[in-house]
Amino acid sequence: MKAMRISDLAKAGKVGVETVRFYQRKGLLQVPRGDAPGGRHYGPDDLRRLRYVKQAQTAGFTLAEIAELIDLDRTDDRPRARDMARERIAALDEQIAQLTAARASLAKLASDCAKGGEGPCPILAAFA
Amino acid sequence: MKAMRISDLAKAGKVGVETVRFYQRKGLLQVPRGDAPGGRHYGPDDLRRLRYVKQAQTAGFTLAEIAELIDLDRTDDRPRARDMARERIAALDEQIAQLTAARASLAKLASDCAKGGEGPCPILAAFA
DNA sequence: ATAACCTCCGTACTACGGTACGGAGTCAAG
DNA sequence: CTTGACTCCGTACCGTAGTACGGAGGTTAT
Repeated sequence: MKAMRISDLAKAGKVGVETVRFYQRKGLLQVPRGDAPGGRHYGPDDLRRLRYVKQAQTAGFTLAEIAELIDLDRTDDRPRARDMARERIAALDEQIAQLTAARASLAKLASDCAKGGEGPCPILAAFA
Repeated sequence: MKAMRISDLAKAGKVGVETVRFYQRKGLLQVPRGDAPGGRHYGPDDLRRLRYVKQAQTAGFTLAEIAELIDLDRTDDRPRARDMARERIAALDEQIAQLTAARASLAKLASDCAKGGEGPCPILAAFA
C-alpha cells in the first residue's frame, strides 16, 4: 500500500481524475485530511467507496441517493435503506417492463419492415 | 376539426406548450406555415407526429434520432430505418440485461437485510 | 537544474430534455 | 373598451453527470 494518489484511485476505479474530484465535491468520496506533499493519499477504503458508488449507479440510484445511502451507513439506518431499496426495485421493475414492451413493439415493426411487402415501412409509417 | 391551437395540441399529446415549441425548434414538429391570427392551427397530423415522438422516446431513441427517423420518412429510406431499429433493439437488450442484473443483486441485498440477522445491513455494508 | 508530470483548486463548459420568463400582439366576453 | 386568456418569440435557466481548462505549486527523471 504505497499511498495511492488521486490518479491511482481514479485508475483503479476506472473513472477519470476529474470524476473523483467531482464525487468529492458531491460528498460521495472523502477528501483525505492530511495533505501530504506531493498530493494527498488514498487508501483501500476510498477505492471500496468509489466502487460502491459505481455499483449503486448501475442499480439506478442517483448520486444524491447514493450520498444518502452513504449517510445511512453512518447512522446504520437499516429501515430507511430497505425502503430505498424497495423503491428502487419497484422503479427497476417498471423500467424493465417498459423497455421490454418497447423492445417487443420495435422488433415487430422491424420484422414487418424486413418482410417488406408493399406499402410504407411501418417503422416510419407511424405518422404517415 | 375545429383548428387546434398549440395548447390543444399540447394537451392532446400530454406535454406542455413549451415542449411543443421545443420540439418545433428541434425540427420534430412542423410550425404551421399559415399564421392565422389568433394563433396558428394544428391538425391531426401534428398530433400523430407528437405521439410518434413520445412513442419513439419510450423505445429509447434520442430526439436527434427521432428527427432522423422523421427525415427517413421523407426519403422512404427503409434500410437505414431497419438499421436504426436493429441497433436500438440491441441497446435495449443490453440495457434490459443490465437492469435485470441490478434488480437481482439489489433484491438479494434487500432480502438479506430484511432477514436481518446480525452484522451490518448489506445494502449499506458494501463499503464497510 | 530543468523539463515533464503530477497535485490542488476554482470556474466554465458539455449534452440532454426540457421548463420558465418577459414582452408584444390578438381575440372574445363582459 | 378594458380585462383576461391566449399566441408568438427569443433567451435564459434547470437538473443530472460529468469533462475540460488554466494557473500555481510540488515531485521525479535525466
